Amino acid sequence: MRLAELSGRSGVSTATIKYYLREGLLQPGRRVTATQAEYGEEHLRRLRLVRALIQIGKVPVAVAREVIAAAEDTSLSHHTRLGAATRALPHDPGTAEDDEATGTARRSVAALLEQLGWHDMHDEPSPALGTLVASVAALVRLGYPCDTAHLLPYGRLAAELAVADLDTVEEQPTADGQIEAAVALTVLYEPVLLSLRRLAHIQESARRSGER
Amino acid sequence: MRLAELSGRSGVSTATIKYYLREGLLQPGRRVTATQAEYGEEHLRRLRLVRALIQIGKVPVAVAREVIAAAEDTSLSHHTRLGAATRALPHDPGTAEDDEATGTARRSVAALLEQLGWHDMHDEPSPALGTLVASVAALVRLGYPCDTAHLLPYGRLAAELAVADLDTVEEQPTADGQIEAAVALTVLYEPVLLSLRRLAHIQESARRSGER
DNA sequence: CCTCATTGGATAGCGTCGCTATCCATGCTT
DNA sequence: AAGCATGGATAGCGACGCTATCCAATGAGG
Repeated sequence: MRLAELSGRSGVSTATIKYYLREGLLQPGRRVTATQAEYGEEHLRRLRLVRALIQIGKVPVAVAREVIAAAEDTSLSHHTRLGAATRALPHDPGTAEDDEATGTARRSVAALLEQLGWHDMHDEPSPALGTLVASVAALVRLGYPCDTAHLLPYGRLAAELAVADLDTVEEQPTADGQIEAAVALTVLYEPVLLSLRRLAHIQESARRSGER
Repeated sequence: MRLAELSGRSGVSTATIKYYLREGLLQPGRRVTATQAEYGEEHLRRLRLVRALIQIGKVPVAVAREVIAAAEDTSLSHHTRLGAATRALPHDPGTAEDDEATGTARRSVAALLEQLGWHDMHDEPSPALGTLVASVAALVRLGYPCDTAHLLPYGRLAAELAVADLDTVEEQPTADGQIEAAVALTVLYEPVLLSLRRLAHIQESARRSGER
């Protein structure tokens, strides 16, 4: 398969594919002459994954590169590789303010993790923790209730989701497939979850409005 | 309060506040002379909300303007206003492909809504529905299981979240407060939810890895 | 009253990001 | 032999979220 065919079958323009190659999101094709390269099914698959991460998952190109690199690093154990791949994902910490609200947020989150029984967050801490604290701090700053009691249902539901997600990952037969699935499902189910929540808001709001 | 004080108390530079004023995200201050304006506590509050939406919620400036406008349109009923404000929120539909995967996705989503008993989505359809279909289509295209059975737990959890969210909104005493709370909580709990899900993944992955 | 820094308003520019368009020598195809 | 596609390199574009500069009017200090 040459560039043009790869483009046709993926729906991605050749110019963009070249860009992805330049950025290291895609392995170069097998060079068959000095000026031509051959691409295989695995290139097509990776290209589709990259596209989905970037377009649906809104993952920045630079981050996608790191994720892909981590997913391919076969020097790590399966579990480590899985963690490395997902830890590389977005979740920018935002501006690191450190005001009163941030302190409150940090305490609420710590208590939450305690109550959920999530202890082993402390070695190799995930950037997700920073995002969580920053978001809670923003809510606190606006005066909205965001204490452990309010967060707990969210935490419990997240735990339920994680079980379902990892079940899906383990459906994949190969180790490489599981890594890729972990990345893809982590990222691509996010818009699914958020959309469903918004639809549920509309639904529940309509229900309450009709009830009265 | 003058611009400089508004800036100091919010932590937002005067240049950025002027930008927000220009963009209509913030009401102009009460003009006290030809060249000076006075800002009040409500300006400070709105500024903080806008900042949180943009920085934490990653809401584009143009969208934030629409949301604010909808939230302020007192010509609508409470329920309609609430819907209008949240419907204006991001959730870009992405590129509107219409291939085989999109068809499959559409069917899965329709069946899901049916099983959840969410019927009244069809008048005034939310953009969230488009995002949902596009995301499911991307998963299908990659060959991941994303049928109604896999989506259902997500839908049920979203419904639970919606109940908790609307309970929190109804804690607000005033109608205006409820609208603002709906917008703020819809947007600002999104990073909370996603962070918790990622932490839960790590937790559950560690649990399963240790079990063996 | 005079000075002078500050205010708000307008305009233009910057830095990042994700592409996209153009150019070019090579060499496959017919 | 002719012509066009390929892949590699480089430069540019359009959107976005600010940021820097300029300016006349003015309020505050001496």
